[in-house]
Amino acid sequence: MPELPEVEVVRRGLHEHVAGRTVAAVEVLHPRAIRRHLPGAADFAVRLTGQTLRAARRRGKYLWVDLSGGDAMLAHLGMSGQMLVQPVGAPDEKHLRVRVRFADDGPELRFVDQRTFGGLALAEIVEVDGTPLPRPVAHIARDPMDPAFDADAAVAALRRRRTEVKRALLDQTLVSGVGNIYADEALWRARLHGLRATDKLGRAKAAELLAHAAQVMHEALGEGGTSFDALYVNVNGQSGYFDRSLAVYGREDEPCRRCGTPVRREPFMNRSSYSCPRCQPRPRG
DNA sequence: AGGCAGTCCTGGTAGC
DNA sequence: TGCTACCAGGACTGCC
Repeated sequence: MPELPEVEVVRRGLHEHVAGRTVAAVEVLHPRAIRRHLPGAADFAVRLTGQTLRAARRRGKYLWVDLSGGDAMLAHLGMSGQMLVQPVGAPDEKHLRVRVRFADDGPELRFVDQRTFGGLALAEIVEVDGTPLPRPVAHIARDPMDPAFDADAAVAALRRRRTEVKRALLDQTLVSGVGNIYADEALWRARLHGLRATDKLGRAKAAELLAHAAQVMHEALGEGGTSFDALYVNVNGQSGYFDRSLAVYGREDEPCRRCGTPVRREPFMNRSSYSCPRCQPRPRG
């Protein structure tokens, strides 16, 4: 499941392989993949054609490519989305949703997505807090890797919430980029149970938690950034090149790496949370 | 207005 | 073997 580090790997790959190239043709093979582009698939294709792609950018789990015309091509990978750069004529992937061909007849850009939670759209750029953002991203908070990320402000925002700490970590309007995997990893490092109340969390503990979230994502990026083929811009939840370093996520009944207690799995928001019963005691009540 | 349940989607797997 | 049920989960929608 692509979270911030995986999306950053894709951003770097896009920047390297498509920046500076001009779009010659766009083919939308599945309408759901451009459902966030309200004017529809035909409009998406027409407006993207002829544009030159500029810098690839990211905030949290959203990424986009600036267009010569001033707008941006926005992408969210959802759960299973991939951006592939493939030679023209390479066989279509089973879940190929959008194909972008370039005027230089070089490798084409493909958006492939099995579960179609992700998608592409064209969006207007607006300025938020001094930073240009595609309009659909305007409400997304800065992520911990943003040079302008304000840790003190994020801690304050987190503690203002009246909810459970894991819910808050996953709230992209507080801090962006953290998904279920890195939330569980950060909570384990901070020795906090995800059901702890945010408004009863001390300032120092909240700051520690956010620092752990930033650190675990940074480490994952260090692993993922070196493991993808230069000609194959790819992030794939199933490939799991970050799995080796996970302490709790997906490790039910396996020993906690700190104390050896079997890791537990608990239902959480129609999915799962993983934690150590000893290091992360469940709050009372 | 903030919090939160419900919804979208498909491949893999467990269970019968 | 072949069916059904369930699980993965990010982010938006709409309700309270």
